[in-house]
Amino acid sequence: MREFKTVSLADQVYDRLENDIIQGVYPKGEILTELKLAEQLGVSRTPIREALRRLEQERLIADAGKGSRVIGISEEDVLDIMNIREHMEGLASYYATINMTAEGIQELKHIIDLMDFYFEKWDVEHLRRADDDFHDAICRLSKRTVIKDTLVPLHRKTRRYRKIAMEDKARATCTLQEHHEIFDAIASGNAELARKLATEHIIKARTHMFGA
Amino acid sequence: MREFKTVSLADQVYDRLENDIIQGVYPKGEILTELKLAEQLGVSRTPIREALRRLEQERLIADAGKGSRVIGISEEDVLDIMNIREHMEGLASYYATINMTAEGIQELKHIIDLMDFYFEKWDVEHLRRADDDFHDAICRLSKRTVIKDTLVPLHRKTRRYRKIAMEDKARATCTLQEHHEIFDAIASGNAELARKLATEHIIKARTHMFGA
DNA sequence: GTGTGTACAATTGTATACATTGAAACAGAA
DNA sequence: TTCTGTTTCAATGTATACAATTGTACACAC
Repeated sequence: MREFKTVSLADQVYDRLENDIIQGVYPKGEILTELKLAEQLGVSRTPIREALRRLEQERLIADAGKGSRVIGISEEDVLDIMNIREHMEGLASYYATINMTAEGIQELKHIIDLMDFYFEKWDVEHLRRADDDFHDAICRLSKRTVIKDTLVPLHRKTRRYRKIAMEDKARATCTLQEHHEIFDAIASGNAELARKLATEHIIKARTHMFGA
Repeated sequence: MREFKTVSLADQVYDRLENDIIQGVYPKGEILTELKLAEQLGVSRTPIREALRRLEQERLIADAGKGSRVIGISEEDVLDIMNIREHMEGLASYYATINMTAEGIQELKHIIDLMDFYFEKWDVEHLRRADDDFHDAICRLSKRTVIKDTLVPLHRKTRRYRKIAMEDKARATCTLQEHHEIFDAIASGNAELARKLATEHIIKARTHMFGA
């Protein structure tokens, strides 16, 4: 029998608001009030407040005295995130290689195969999700919690922009190629090569987005 | 007349718990329950819950089904944080130089003078705080919100370990010297040099903590 | 002794009531 | 008009009541 895990309303509200802010549903500067959100989402203020406090903690909104001001993600933020990722994805890949297991290799291989599949079908939304999965999996398999907990939120925050980048078929082709190379380095245990390739992968992605 | 800013109980609870967890007051693995905390701190569960959700968001605690499990900061975490800072402090110093103002230079100069003062008096606790202030100020003056919002929490999380490092007078001497050099590079507008010196500063600090 | 079911206690999740604050609207005097 | 003081209302901050869940201890049958 399947177990049904009930997700708390507070978590549902958080997920929904985080995604809406990242996707630009709420324009930057908009004021969100607890009461309006509670009415819109059909829950009481308590779960709304907890979601807002978490969003405040990751700086997607800011306290505005009366209500919460939407901050969102600017293009400058995306550039900074790519600069941060340039080094951190290398670190993650390095540790992922060192701490890799057979199951981990299988998991990464499966994600790469999925990316090839969605590329064939040219399904950009699923490609973007698999790209998330690939990088998130490397973070997780690095077994370094600080690295994972710093990088994964940055992946989420660039979701929208990375999808736009993925729509360029030439860049998507390179992305897949680079993922294959990173995977090979990790699977063969070459941690330094994995670090180098992951770093170069982010530099290329950043250059594609913003120029050299 | 002085204005009294009333800080919400939720914020006070958050500040206190965050500090206690970072300082190791609660041993890793300890279970915190809302009711006990509410009784200990003399407030209702509402502000406690909001503080716990924020601590969960920055991975200082984790949901344990019944109660919240303290995660805290391990030595491995500190190493990872120093590796992350190695590149990010360089980025912050680079942008701080580019976006520097006369007031910003004065502020940094004042912090450096304070550090010299506390070094003379050999007041390690204030030295550590001024070290925080110096690096936090550079993050803020970089005008790059993602960089600031990523780095500042990492400074807080390594508070305890950086104080221990600062107790070594030889290392403290080097720290002050390196801060002076970083300041000079920033004040003279040499962004690339500031980046390089900041990176080297963190590498030296990491080497002092963990060896080469 | 082992297993099972039930009652109870502890804990979190959610809603709501009440207090407090702060800003905008407004009225009246200079 | 413009300034000032007051009123009012909307929003948040906090406490508390209640529901739902989960784990534990105990009683009882076998």
